[in-house]
Amino acid sequence: MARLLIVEDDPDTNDSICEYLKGAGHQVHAAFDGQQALDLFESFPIDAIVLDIMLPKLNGMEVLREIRQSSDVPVLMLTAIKDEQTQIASFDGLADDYITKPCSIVLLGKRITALLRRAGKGKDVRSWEWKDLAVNFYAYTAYKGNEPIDLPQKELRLLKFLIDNQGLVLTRNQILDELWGLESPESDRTIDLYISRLRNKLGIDCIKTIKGIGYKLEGSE
Amino acid sequence: MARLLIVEDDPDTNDSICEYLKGAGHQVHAAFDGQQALDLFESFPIDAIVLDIMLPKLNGMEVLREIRQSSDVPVLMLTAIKDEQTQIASFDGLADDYITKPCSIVLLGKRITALLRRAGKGKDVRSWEWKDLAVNFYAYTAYKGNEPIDLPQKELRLLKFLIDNQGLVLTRNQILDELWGLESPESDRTIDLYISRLRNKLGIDCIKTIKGIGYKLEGSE
DNA sequence: TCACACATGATAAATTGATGACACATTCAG
DNA sequence: CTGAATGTGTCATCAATTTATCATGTGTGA
Repeated sequence: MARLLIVEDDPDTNDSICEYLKGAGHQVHAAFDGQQALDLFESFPIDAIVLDIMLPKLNGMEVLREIRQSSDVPVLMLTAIKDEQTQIASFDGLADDYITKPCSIVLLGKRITALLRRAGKGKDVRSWEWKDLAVNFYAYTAYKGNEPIDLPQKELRLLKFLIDNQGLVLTRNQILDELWGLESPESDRTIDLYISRLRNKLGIDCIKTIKGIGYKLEGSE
Repeated sequence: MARLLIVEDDPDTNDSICEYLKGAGHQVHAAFDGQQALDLFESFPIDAIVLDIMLPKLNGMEVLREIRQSSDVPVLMLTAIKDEQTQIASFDGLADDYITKPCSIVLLGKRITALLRRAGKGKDVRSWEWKDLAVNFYAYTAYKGNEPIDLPQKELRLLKFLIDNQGLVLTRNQILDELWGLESPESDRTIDLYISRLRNKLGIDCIKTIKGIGYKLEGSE
């Protein structure tokens, strides 16, 4: 699931794109001119933009330029203009992809997915699996094989933090900040304790100690 | 600058792509069949791949699948196949982009740049590389080629320091200052020891002794 | 050519300090 | 009150680091 902004002046085209992407599980905002696109972008959190070039009020290139003043959000240009200079100008304006109409709506979806994946929007993992372990952050449940594991809040949050940063080393301080914020416990032992509890409950040794630094979750990359 | 792998069986096409990308400041490896692509990918650190589909030995889809077993490197499919199913299959196989030939070489460059920019986000800034050695301070890992090397903190920092100053001689005092600061150990032997451990673990003899002065990492001179 | 001094390499042993394990204290909800 | 979740303190263990010791190599002057 991602929050998408579709900018396209033709109502029919806009509508069918939106419907398809909603069906694919995304949350979709529709804009029909450049100014509206900027307004919507200001008002809602947006993960990626599909942007036509020929638009009323502000054209797509201007919208792109405006957005890039303040944001690195992924932008996919979708336009009837096949001219190479326009494509080059789009990429120079830091667009992420460029598709010419007419275009298969399925492929558009695939390209959006690829872009989101690369942009790291898939980073906020809602579920995670590794070997016979599975964690679901919607239901806040964890499974080892088919056995549910009982993980109290802190342990689950620690696990999620590790998963969100899998492969990267987290220092004790980072973990303290994330789980406790200001009201950190005194003792360094506390973190070791939670790590140790997680290791016991998970069974597999997927949490690695970096002595003198912190811990990291083995990447499943 | 990025390290690119171009996989394309037609020598002329391959060559002209490589030349153009070299001209754009990249470091380029060329592969002419699928197996060679995998071999090169194993042997060198690669930042992005341009991958044809119709290839001798292993076709592009198989190469993609193989690479995605172990790596999230950006992959741009470049092929004469216009068929939608193939495009969909590519994106489902976690390709990042798909271009059909013939294609403007300038646009190819632009798309590679866009992809690298997007993939570089959140990438490890604190990463040092020299030949087939790489040190990553986010993950606290070191790699020789694609093999991870287990390096404790001090050894990792020493390696980083050497890579940072490749080709320059570092005196024992400089190394002491960098790694220990004020709380330097008494014994001069300590440094020799770490150097010796690094040499063992790295395998290749890339650390040169300058008698009476210190050590240096062989430059590319 | 042959000692000799000196710098470095290699190895083992000692030391230090971080971590893992566990028992227990505290808090909080029902 | 009871039980679960969370936090603290202690101590044994183990790995990283350091020291100590001896072997090896290299250049110098007799």
